[in-house]
Amino acid sequence: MGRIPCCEKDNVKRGQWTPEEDNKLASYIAQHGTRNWRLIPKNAGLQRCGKSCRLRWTNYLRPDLKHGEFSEAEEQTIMRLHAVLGNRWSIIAAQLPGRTDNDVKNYWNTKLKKKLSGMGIDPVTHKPFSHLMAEIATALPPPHMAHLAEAALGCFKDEMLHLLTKKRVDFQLQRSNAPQGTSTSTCLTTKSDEKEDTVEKIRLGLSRAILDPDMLPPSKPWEAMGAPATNFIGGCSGFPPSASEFQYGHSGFGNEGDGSPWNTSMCTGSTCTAGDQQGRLDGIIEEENGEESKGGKDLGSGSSIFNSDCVLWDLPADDLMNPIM
DNA sequence: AACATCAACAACCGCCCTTGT
DNA sequence: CACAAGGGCGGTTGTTGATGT
Repeated sequence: MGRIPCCEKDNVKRGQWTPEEDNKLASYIAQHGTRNWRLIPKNAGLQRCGKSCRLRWTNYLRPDLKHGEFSEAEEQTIMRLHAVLGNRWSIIAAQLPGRTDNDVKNYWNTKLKKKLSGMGIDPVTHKPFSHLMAEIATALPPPHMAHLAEAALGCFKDEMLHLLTKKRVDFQLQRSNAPQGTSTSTCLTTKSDEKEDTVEKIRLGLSRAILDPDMLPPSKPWEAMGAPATNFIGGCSGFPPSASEFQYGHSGFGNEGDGSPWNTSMCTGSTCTAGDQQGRLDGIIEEENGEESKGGKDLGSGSSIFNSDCVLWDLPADDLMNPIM
């Protein structure tokens, strides 16, 4: 037995709300409250689904909502909490007075994700791309590694493509450096060709990273790191750092004692306080960081792929690190 | 000027959890 | 305890205005 729909789909209006509808809904709710969403459209004289009314109210009409730009502080909070919580938008939004989960989600998808990618950070794991690649490169023996790398590449290909195409980098594929058997298509004529070629170059860079032992960390510092959410939230000296705070210096990522945001000291869950408004967040964050703290080895020393001496994908590391926006 | 592409955001969909009976 | 209904949530899609070619 299936659930009955929340409303008759045939008789309800969909799409953008008109000011008249907004007025009807707002004034009805002002008088009667939000007790039964199924009855509200009927009683308010709206040809809308109750659920649609609820969303309109909670995401737009509620008087306590903010509608303007997100502030720097709000942005920081979102990034910091997302590193710990992932896509739990409602919990993140609860820490931002006047913002809805939909607001936060949209802001994340349209701005923050790209911003992080532009900084060379995977927005899903909040790890630098270099770490992900280094992990891939050393995780398995070569035959398997190549396949895994291919698969993993797909996960952040879009972000990298965005980054690379925005930069309009003139990729000069260096045949001499290309591993044998790697495609070396060169002429970029159409946009789709260009995109394909960019993918190819990312693939090539990845292969290079795998094949060149000098590019790889001496050991597997991430071994024993459990959950994928190995992030650098823990340090709490204010993660994530603002663009200006990011110090992707010439020593490369996370050399011990440097200012990199993902060195050991910042990955310890024990001292983590995600801001002042903790409440229920404390438990969640502790939960999320617990495993990390146990295996909190230094990621930092693990990545030489992106340091300035290394030119991956024919791009200087500094270029990749500079935020686009 | 016309068209294509991108970015932002509102709205919808379907799943799942909670609550009331 | 079982079930129906309400509501919350995250993912996805559609629309629209801005920008680029």
